[in-house]
Amino acid sequence: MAQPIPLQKDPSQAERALLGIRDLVLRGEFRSGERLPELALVELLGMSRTPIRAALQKLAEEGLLEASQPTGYTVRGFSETEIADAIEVRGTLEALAARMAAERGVSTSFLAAMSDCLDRIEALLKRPKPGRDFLAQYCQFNTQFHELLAEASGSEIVVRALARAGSLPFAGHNAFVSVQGEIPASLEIFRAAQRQHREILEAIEARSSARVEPLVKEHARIAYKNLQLVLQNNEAMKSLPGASLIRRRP
Amino acid sequence: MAQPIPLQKDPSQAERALLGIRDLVLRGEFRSGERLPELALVELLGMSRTPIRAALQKLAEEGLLEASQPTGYTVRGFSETEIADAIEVRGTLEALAARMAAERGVSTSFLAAMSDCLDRIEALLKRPKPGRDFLAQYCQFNTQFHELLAEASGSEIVVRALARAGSLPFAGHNAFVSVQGEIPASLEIFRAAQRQHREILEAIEARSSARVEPLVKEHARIAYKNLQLVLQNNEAMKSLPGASLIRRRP
DNA sequence: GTTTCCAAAATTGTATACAATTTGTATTCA
DNA sequence: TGAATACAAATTGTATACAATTTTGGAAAC
Repeated sequence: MAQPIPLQKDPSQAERALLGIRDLVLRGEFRSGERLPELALVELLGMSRTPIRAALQKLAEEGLLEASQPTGYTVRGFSETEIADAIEVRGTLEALAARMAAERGVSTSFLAAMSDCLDRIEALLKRPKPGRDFLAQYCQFNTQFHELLAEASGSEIVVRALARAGSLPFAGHNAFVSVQGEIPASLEIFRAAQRQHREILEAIEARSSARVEPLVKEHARIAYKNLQLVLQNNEAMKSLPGASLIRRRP
Repeated sequence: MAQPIPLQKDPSQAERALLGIRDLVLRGEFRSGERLPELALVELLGMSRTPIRAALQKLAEEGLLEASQPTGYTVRGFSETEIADAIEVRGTLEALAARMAAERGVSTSFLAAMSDCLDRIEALLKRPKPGRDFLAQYCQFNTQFHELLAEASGSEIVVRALARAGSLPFAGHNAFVSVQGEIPASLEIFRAAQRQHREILEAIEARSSARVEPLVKEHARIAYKNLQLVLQNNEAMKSLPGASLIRRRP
């Protein structure tokens, strides 16, 4: 009998390197523009250079690092404009995915799965006292909905393009959710996002490609609004992973 | 004094591996779905495993290869639909770039550079007898125009996203240009594309973001038409690099 | 005080040995 | 015959040694 659950084996050194370096950078252990010497990472992570080199290459593809001339990698910094652009790219591709879903049609069972996901978010938002793990659960279901939306396109190519666009720091769906606890208006933002989720799903069910596209683009703009809220809130900035990578306006 | 020309040094083993493996795959030395054992590539390319592994990782990011479970890489195959989707993704991002260029505005000198590039394409198309290097030169200037268009967005993020979308096999601007020599209607296709180039540039100059977006999307569709022409033309298929990766309809 | 040059140190590029894992194959037992 | 198992081969993961390159620091020259 095969194991249906993809139970994860112990992670390889390469995976540990990927997570470890990303964590170091997002924690601000290296400033933006600073080099990441391989030997320093060998010391910090306790493994050989080989998996570290692989991870550096991946993180550069991801956009978190930058290949620096003539050799080596540096931490990349992001201006507010660049983050906005990254959100725009992600939103554009997500709108494409939604349009394709509406045009090509999505199976009833798949639509039901998407609806289930939204039901869970609603249940979460109806709870009178949001618990400590509220944000974590919201992120989980929000991610799931957006992954389903990408899959709904029926195109592996689009799924890949979206995954890459969303892997840039601050460009993903949950980019600024982690610090919403610090921000007063956050609950209302979640509710607005959830209303949009429902409208997007309805438009796909109705095969209304013309309607779903602007809906998704507008939904992506929430991330941009959150960016601005966070930038104005010092408490939020303190607890934002990767805050040190953001170059404030001169 | 700095060297203005980025004269290329002798390529590293890693670069040779990248080009070499891509060439092997595009030449059809490995069938789609087939594994690429590292040691086989060591034999074929005459270098150690280290640069080969780096190249494999890059080619997988690029989309030409696929990480296969539980380990290793295989050659990826592409259905006609997937190629069409890849073109759609590229066109969507190119339209975004053009819209941003129109909205944010582009310097006069930059617009002049784009116009110069189009002048050269026109000169090429006016020649009574297209020479042997006609296609090569067309590709060069066509690539230049599309790179300038991406840059015109003013966004490094968008440039990167576009570069990645265009790196997928058959998704780039020049995807099927190399075999246009085999196709009768090709000269008229080039002329139509050039007319669109001009209209796109005019729309950007006029800051007409609403107009430039559909223009660019329509322009990308030329690649899709070329795909269909090539698929119907056996001679063209024979000389198309990577033809072996295309899964014909069942 | 500034510049130029060279040696030392640091860093990355490459090859290769070894370990761990997966795959293939034969052999044994029911 | 068929399934299970054990062993061998192939393949990838990781560490590390060595080579090539780049950076650094400082002494000497101007």
